[in-house]
Amino acid sequence: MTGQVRTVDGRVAGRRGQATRQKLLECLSEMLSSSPYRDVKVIDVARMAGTSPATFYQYFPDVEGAVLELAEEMAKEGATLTDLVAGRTWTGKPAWAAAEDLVDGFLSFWRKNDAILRVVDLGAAEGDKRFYKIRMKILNAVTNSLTDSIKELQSKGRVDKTVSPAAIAGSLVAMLAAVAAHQKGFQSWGVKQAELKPNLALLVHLGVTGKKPTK
Amino acid sequence: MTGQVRTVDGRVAGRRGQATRQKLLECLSEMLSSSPYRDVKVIDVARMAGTSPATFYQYFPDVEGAVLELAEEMAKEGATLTDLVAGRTWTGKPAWAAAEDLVDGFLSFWRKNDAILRVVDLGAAEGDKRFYKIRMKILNAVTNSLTDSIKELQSKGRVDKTVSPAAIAGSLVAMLAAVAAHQKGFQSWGVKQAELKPNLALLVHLGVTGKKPTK
DNA sequence: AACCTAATCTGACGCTGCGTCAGTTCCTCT
DNA sequence: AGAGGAACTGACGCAGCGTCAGATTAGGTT
Repeated sequence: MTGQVRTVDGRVAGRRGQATRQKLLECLSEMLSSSPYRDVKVIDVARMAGTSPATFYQYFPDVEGAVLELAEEMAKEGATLTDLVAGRTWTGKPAWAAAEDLVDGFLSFWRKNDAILRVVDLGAAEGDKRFYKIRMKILNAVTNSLTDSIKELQSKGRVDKTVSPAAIAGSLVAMLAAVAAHQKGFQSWGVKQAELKPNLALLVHLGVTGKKPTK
Repeated sequence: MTGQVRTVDGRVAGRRGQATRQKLLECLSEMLSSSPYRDVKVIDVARMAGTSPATFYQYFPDVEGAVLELAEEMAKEGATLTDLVAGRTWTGKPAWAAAEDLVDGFLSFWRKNDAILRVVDLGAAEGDKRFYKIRMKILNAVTNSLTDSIKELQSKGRVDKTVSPAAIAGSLVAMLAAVAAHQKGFQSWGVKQAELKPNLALLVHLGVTGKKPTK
């Protein structure tokens, strides 16, 4: 399915090649964590990986291309976010637990991948379809599942007919992503990590069910 | 208050200087709208402004410095966002109107300034205090006002004691900012601009008051 | 009008990073 | 061991960076 890893000039990469490629990606990731995206240079990544710039270009067209690769990797791993919402019950006490777990999983996923995610966010906001698609891939699992849950509640008459499940779900997920991206910001605002979570869960619960949670 | 505009080497800029400086900022803004932040070069901005790179460096230390200037300008204008929330009533029908107006104002402000805002967002997420401060400046007016409203409802017993007004307000504002930044994204998701607004308003209302709106 | 001075602009330079290519080194298989 | 493909890199021409010394301009003065 994945198709073999190929060099820029189309050759199939072998064991050694894969290794350097991977090392380059790791170094890029580290670089992204420590310096502004605008300042990440091919030459720095290559130096950090103990190789030459020319080698970098053997595996990636440019920094952006490598970032996309990194993002793709992350998106695959991000598929596990589905577990946070799949098959959850959105009524009564289980709903509160579902909201809490969703928030928790989301925030920690974001914290773990914040460097790449903010680049993906930027790319998507700038209208780059490739980044946009990746962002979708990550958020879609959660959004779709939430959308379905809301639709179901709606069909049972527990949620107002006028709301658009997709809009609500999308907005809630966007909220989670935004708060996650600026977690540090909240802290210096006087909001502690610990009190952030339950309040986010509350908002999620309110959004999905339209009601206050029973804890 | 503002202190005169100064060149990089500390001289006070006169009429002509101000004009070119302004023109450079305009061209930068246009550039930011049309190409990825990473690809915006001093030389391009200078060319577009019909001047030389050296002139650019007379007024700004680098691209980032100029972007900060642009952002500062925008933040000043963004102070008008306060009007969207100041002195609003968050009970009954007026609450729904307040939520609607807030969403509406927020989205259009963001749409108007999307290019600079996404760079500010990036800078803030990367931990750059200067960008972070500007982001704060814009969001604070709204957040603080919302926080106060929630506190007030809380003191009247209309909102649960356990919620943290600051956390809720901050999250809601983050949501608005995030949705605004990815407005186009929502459309290709199958959510129309027109149905996005009332649903966002609903979420804001739910978050602030804890109750469904009476329209 | 001719002149002066401070403000403003720019050509030119050395430097760093980009992206490519031809040639070298390394590995693997026979 | 040696053939051949995989992997790496030195070197190059080009583009953008940031600086400086010197040219140009505006606008006031005599």
